[in-house]
Amino acid sequence: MNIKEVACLAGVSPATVSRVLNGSKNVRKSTRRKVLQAIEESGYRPNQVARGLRLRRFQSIGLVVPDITNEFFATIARSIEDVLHEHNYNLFLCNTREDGEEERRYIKALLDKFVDGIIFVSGGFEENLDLFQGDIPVVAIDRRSNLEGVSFVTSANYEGGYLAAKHLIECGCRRILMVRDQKQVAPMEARWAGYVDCLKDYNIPYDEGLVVSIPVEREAAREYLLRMHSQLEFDGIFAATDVLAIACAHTLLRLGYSIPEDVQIVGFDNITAAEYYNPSLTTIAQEKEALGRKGAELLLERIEDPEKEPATVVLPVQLIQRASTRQY
Amino acid sequence: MNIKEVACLAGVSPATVSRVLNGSKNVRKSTRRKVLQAIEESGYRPNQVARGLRLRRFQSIGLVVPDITNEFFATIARSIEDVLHEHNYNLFLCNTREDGEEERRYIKALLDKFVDGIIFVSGGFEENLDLFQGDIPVVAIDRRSNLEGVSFVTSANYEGGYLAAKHLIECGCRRILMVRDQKQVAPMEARWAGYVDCLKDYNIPYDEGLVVSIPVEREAAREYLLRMHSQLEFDGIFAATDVLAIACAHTLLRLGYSIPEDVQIVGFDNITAAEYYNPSLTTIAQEKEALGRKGAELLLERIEDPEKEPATVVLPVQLIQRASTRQY
DNA sequence: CCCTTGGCGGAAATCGATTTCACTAAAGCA
DNA sequence: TGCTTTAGTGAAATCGATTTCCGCCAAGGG
Repeated sequence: MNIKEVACLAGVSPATVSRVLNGSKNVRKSTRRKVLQAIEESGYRPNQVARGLRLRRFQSIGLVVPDITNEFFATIARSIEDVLHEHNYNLFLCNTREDGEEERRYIKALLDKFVDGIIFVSGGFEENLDLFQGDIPVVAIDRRSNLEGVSFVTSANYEGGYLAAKHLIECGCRRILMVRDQKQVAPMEARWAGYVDCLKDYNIPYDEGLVVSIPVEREAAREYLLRMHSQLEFDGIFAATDVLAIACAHTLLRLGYSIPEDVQIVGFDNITAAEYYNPSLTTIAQEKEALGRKGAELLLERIEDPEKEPATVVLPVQLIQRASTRQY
Repeated sequence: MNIKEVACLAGVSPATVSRVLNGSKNVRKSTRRKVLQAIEESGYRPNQVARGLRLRRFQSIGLVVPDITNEFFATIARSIEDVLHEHNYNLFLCNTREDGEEERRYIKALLDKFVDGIIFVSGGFEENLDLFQGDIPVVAIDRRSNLEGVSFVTSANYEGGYLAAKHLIECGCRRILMVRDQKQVAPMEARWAGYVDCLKDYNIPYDEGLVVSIPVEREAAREYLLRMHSQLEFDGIFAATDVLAIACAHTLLRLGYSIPEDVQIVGFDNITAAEYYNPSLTTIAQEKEALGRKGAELLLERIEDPEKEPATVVLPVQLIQRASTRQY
């Protein structure tokens, strides 16, 4: 069933049907009624591909994430999808597996399909920036990009790092191991910087040997601690993500450490596993839902009004105190 | 840059460019070279929307899941996406939040956008079946549908339920609480049936009071156990998903139970949290990656060859023994 | 040498919706 | 009444790629 058949059924031209469909006011009431009835009767639904071709927008956006099975990214994806769905947009999911080449392929495919905008929650961004000639609005979430014309939503990572270190110090820690992502992406650097500055403020010497840079993978954390725990002297761990924190806790428990008696741990993100882990994990909570939601809103605003300036939004973080640190 | 401009550049007609693009053999080698060079120089990429309109397929499929933040669904989504990406398809993500109405809206939107196929990992399916007039291939993963013409991939849920109960019994349990989803979806019924039959085979009386049907939510499990644990007499729990298992374990530990000394627990799915939980969780592992991968492959096969009969695939499950049950 | 065959490639129709342009009829104004 | 607006509508162009149909030309057969 296409627009021409509906037009026939209603005894008008396709142009008029289109006008009714798109709410043009230059249609007589009686005509509109006829057309609406024809649509109703025929169950006609406009072909979005044809519409997309003509209008050069396809009511859909692309989401690029490194790993959808990571709860942090999945939560962002879900909240983005919520907003889009409310506005009748659809979402292309692109899971790059942190691979820059794949990311490139994905971006091209998205542009070929005329997405109306793209949301990045991903690294490897800089190298692929040439693909955008400012054609479409882009929003980066979590990881900053220094691109002109890209909106940006992130959490207060520096404050989070500071808060984590401060809490551990106030709980009595003096030698705090920081387990961080080896990638020098902005959020990671900021968390680390917050940690460093906090130590400084509390007159605790900064020991470079206590900063561990590894891939954000359970295995990497486990392997590292198994190898190094006896040579390191530490009474607290600030892990830059909850995934790392739980892997650390898991490994230490197996090694016979007690948490929080021997080692106190603070994570970052507040994934659900943090609450359900045993002992439950003290962590810095990001507003994950808000990250996605805000990102989607910024994108849609710029799609509807291309004149709109790109914005930067920084969302607050919050210390969630649980059983992996001592009450104080 | 469109096909006409490329044609100009190469000094041929758009038809010829199209022929080169689509590998038609009726093109002279020299002409082909000219065209390829023009494409190269101009950086031309075909507009997939226009192509989609003409060919009535859009090189993209829709994925309908209840909740992408659930690791089980996320893993399936990722493996589907992997396969699609290899075949140059894109994926529309539809997160229904288990809402049948939303599911309906999503299906319509997908059909309007001319997806080439749909993969369901979702309930609320039956009521929405009228939307498919056999237009496009559909694959259901995990939850069975009795639709004609729908391929189907699932795990051996009955065997899994049996295996879980058997393991608990062999570890000494005699009163096994089964915590299951209140929804009567097929995988859930099968796990329950396996549990029942196993009890029967071991001559353990089936006590209906030991089967708890609740929503698959952490809070529901917690709330139930807090309220009922003192009135129930049980030495083992078979939770129909790891999420429920962990919520149960968490609650029992808080209540002062020891695991596995007082209560042994077996979950289902083998999500990563199962391994990292403390105590680590014995569980029935599903081949999550394979579920998605196989589903995607079945779908693509039927897209490329619509004559192909829909297939049913049942993947094996496996007991993963960890610390929440006693070694035997 | 003429005719057939088939390779090659262009013109034009097509997919389905939107939109411009032009035209009619009715309404407003003098 | 006569002239100008303006509301309402349809015909046709358009978006960009594919494909059918057709014609041209060269090679091969009689």
